[in-house]
Amino acid sequence: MSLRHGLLGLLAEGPASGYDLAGRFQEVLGMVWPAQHPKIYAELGKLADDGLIEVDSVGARGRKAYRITPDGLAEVRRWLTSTEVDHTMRLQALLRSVFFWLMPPDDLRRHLAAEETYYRQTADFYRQIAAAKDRGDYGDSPPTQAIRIAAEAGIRLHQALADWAEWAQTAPLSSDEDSD
Amino acid sequence: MSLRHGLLGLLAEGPASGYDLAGRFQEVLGMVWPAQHPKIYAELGKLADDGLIEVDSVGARGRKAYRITPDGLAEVRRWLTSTEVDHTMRLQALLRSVFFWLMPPDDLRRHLAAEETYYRQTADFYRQIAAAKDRGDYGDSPPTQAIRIAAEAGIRLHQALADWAEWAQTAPLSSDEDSD
DNA sequence: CTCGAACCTGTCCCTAAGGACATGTCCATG
DNA sequence: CATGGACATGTCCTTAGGGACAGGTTCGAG
Repeated sequence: MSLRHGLLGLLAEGPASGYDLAGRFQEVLGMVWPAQHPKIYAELGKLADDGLIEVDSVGARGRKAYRITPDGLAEVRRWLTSTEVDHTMRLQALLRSVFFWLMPPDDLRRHLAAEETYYRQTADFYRQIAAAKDRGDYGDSPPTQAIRIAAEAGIRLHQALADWAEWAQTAPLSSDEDSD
Repeated sequence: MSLRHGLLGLLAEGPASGYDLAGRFQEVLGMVWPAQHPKIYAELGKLADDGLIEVDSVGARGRKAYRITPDGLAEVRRWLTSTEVDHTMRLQALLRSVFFWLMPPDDLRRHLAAEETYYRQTADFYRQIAAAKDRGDYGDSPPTQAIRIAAEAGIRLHQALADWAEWAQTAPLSSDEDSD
């Protein structure tokens, strides 16, 4: 139930509406934990039922901001420190790589080159976030420092994948193109 | 629908039963694409309905082996070469890192040290697979070569995460422990 | 004043994933 | 011969995720 705790974690920074949280998931967490608004609104309702968050204010345009409760803060801390990390890595790119031998060599080279470009660009995107944080563009509050650490992971992960895609282009792989 | 294509890809290597495929997903694909047997049996049924696979043989203990059809082989190749790669990276460890500022510093250090150990061990696990393939323990058929490439990604990804966890232990991060 | 864009909240439905439960076979060991 | 473990297939049910649909508000530009 990571979405639940992701929501609690974001609300620990301060009150926010479902709309705000959907935006934050899009920009900050979009690449590591996608979440669409239908799921977010539903989960906010459940969190409120469980007393982990409560309505902070109702503003213009029906805007309903939630605030984390002491129970909610305790719950997100319990999750962070007392639960096992789920190390599942569901990467479609890696699943595909197991079947590279089914691709015509030219298609595979093109594919790997495109992947390399994508990963380098994404690594650069995270580098820009990291540079902005290091310049102090967003202050240096604890949440900002944590995002800097997350961005570092984004950089290293995508850099590793870019280097892998480059390496794979040189790796020997006889195709099985003729066998159908 | 990656499970569907993962199944087709594995069946492209030769006939296999649902039980075999569950084992392959466990050992080969378990870390990049977990799949339990209930999902596998259900999906095999649908693939057979769609004519992408067919029953190859029925053996002892009710064993039912499937064989990929020409349509199925064409479909997995179409998936590999003509569909967009889904680059979604749903990593709980990264989601958690955004909330590191909520953890007491001592807990965080312990957590990062444990994570580092886990990632180093997992990287070593992939290194052993890669070394075995390089020694030729499994021959050098195209599918084996592809798994070697996938293992390389496993090594690089987990090594990057281990280095990140090590780096994060030295990164400055003031906690927000007192604020509840 | 009107109209479109951004703001804001939700429901509905389908598929994917995963844990629990159920069933039966074959074989080796004691 | 009995019994446990690996082999083998499946159902059921709940939750998670994601696309489509639906509706209402505020504000700024023309």
